[in-house]
Amino acid sequence: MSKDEPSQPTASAATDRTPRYSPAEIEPRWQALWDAQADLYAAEPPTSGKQKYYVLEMLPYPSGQLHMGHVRNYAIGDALARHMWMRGYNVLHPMGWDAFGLPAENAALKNNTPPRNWTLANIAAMRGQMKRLGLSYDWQREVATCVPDYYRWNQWFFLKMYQRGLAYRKNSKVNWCPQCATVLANEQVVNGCCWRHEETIVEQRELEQWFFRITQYADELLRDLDKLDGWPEKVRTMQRNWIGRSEGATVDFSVIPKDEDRRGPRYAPVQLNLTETMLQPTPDREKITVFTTRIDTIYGATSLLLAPEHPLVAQFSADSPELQKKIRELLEEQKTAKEKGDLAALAKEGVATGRFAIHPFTQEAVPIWVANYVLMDYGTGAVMSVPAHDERDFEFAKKFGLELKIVVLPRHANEGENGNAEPLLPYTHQDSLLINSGEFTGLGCQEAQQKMAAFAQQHGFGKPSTTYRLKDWGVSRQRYWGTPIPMIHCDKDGLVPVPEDQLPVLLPDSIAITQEGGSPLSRVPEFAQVACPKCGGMARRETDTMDTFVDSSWYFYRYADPKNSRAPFDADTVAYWFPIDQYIGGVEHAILHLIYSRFWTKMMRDLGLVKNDEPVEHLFTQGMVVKNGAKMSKSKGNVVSPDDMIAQYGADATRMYALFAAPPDRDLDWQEDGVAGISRFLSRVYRFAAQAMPRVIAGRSLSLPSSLNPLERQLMRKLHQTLRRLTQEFDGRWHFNTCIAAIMELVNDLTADEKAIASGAVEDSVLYAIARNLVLMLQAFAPYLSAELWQQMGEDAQLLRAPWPAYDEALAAEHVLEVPVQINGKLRAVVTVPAGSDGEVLRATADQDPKIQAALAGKEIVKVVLLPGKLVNFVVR
RNA sequence: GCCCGGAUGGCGAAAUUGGCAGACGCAGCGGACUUAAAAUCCGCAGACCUUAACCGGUCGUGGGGGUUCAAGUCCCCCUCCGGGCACCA
Repeated sequence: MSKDEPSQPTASAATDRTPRYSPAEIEPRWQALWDAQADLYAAEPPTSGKQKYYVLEMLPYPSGQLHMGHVRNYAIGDALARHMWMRGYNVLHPMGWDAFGLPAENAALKNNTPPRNWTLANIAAMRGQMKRLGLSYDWQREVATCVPDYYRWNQWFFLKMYQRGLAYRKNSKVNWCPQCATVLANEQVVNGCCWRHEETIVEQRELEQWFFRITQYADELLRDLDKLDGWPEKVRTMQRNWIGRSEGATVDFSVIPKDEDRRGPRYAPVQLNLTETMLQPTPDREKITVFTTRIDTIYGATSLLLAPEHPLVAQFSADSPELQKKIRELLEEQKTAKEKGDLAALAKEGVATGRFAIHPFTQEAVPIWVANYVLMDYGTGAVMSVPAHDERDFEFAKKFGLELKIVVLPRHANEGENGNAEPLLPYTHQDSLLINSGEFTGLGCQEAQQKMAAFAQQHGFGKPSTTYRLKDWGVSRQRYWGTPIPMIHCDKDGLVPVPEDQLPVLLPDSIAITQEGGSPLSRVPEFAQVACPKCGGMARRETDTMDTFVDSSWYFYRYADPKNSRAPFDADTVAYWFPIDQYIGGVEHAILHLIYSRFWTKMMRDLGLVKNDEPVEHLFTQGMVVKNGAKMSKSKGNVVSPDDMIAQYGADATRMYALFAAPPDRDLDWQEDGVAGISRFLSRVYRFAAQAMPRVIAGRSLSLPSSLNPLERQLMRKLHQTLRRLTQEFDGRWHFNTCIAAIMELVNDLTADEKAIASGAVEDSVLYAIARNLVLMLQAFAPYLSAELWQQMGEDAQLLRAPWPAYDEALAAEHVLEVPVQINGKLRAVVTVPAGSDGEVLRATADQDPKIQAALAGKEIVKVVLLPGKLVNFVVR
């Protein structure tokens, strides 16, 4: 790193007359003072009667090191918290640690340290970094998810959910990361690879797993997105896609038993002589249920397609090794494509089973195929193929020469009245009319969908149905460093929940972390062997631990009442603080963390614990911090360490740069020269303040003069314009970069007139007003320097709770305006008029301008656009 | 393929309601201070044309079209970059 960087005060600086800005001296001094005041940033109790404001930044994983993304995240939250304090709110601004999880075990393997020690040491280190940054957290509310005081409530919630059937166990195919040697949730699989190991392909394994029934809330999670108008539309859309609700219908097709099979030409549907009994699906007749969103196209269904894993496939292929082989190939193709994440690119393949099913609307026989593009884990694992009206089916049918039946026509088919004009296939639009569809012919698609689903329901072979992409939340992890699932397996009594009064189920401390697969806890007999709470007999403890997303789904409730030993939190206290007014974090949590948190809140509401339907009122997703256009990463070697920045330029400059370099919602390119620039700015502020300080102090006890001289007026105007800018930005779009630029402009104005100010051209009282407000504005961005100057000014009230000054619109207003004068929309002159001048004055002033007179000479004025205070535009010929 | 962002000087950006494009900062250049350098302070600074210089002019917000007295901003089409989703039936 740069050893001989500027801005560190040197010994020679001491000889200068004006003191130098030295964050290395100021910041630790204030840090020590703040640290000694435990309740400096403490929220007041709900009884304070004040309006509450809950500002929250996403809790970090205690990796041991803050990165710049954290610094940015916390600088945003801290600026907001400090501002809201000054606005008089009762602010809750807590911080904690997402302290369970795999890295602790990996570190244990590598360094031979217990995960607990490693984690706690990391927390201590990062807490120190946060304190050095001067962040205004209420540390008395600090929560670490790995302590029994916290995770016991995970277990408590688990039991409540188990009682209500929201936590259940099922045998399921799971995503298995061979690197992690554990199960991943669907959400943790990215392009077929582990979200932590981007190179590691996730395998499918069959395991008994615990699940949370989040799908029970799928509809509400979707519906309530509409209420979250304080959330970015982008996040809401991502969640909508993730939930993936589709409305449609299920339809049952009866499989024609092998012995009744009467084939027509191989791929053409054949009209069968069907008896009444054959039409009715009966228990002894196999059914294939398909899910479709386009039941209106069902008359165009010319085959059924099964997923390779569909249960009936094995039966259909039982006596044909050749068929079995082909189906295995299809399955293999699908699996590989899935693992690679490019399912969409997979070439369509399939094979006819040789069996047929009865189309419930036409009573025709349709062939049953197995296709590699039909997925077992969506819908019913079987689809009806409508080649004329579905892209994929069209491609498939073309490839295998399957029949194609047009049953939907564009509403305005160009030629031929009775629908002779053939649409371009596949025709998938829904603003269309049905043909060749029996009694439904002539209906519009939408109407047909209703009627045909109802028809299917009346006749007992189908019903309207809704399917979701969202799956239940698999929470089992075969890892050590997590919340033990509080269940016991007894040979006699089956699954037995750990009685509530025996919580927490403590994670054993002494455990050898090895690379062996399977759950580490199962190798700790003291833990795994337990008496059955029901029969007292020998039983086995559940050795899976919970996904860490459980921890982060409700931690923000615990902040409201962090020491409660009788309940996860007090309901009334939570009712006061919730919902969170502002949540700030990276967009990478738009789906996982935020959808689980929403689910958890709804679940707790149904348990009667909270009253709010949603945890977060306003969500803000900040942009990434990049360096040279690339995401910071060790492999790219472009990581900038916050510690280095603080050592080099101070915490104030570091965090202020993080807010200055770009608006918070955009990506930010970290440029160290920029931090140096902020540091220079802070030096200028400090130097100006030091020079002005005696007069600022003198001005404290004086009242403002009844009339201001021109310089005073000019400076006060700038001050109030700056106050206005900050007030509006904090209320609205949070473009702190322009706030800081505005403060810089104010300071530039002050230093430009420094000599005049020093020689008394500005009254002490005015100077005091400006200096005081400057410090108030700076506080949200540079708390250390602000505290220092505040103290030097002799203020004894607490800076954090000093009231935010209301800007004075009259003082902020310019009394002389510069108005552009255009000719045919091109700038030709700028004229100066008194504020409030009407159009006539403006016109007259413009007419008198020599440049304008010259430009207008000999031209015919067609029109004059006169906007008082804004613009003159002569339209000429 | 679908959805959502974004594109403005050498660089990060600003322009909040359609009204002076480039505030503020970085880097750069010139000057002051200094024996010198650093630091600091003052000044210049979109591109091009014209001029000895001033003055002046033209172009300019990814590209093309449109609306308007007036477009970075509104409308239509396109390109590129980033992110999300993706045989979801």
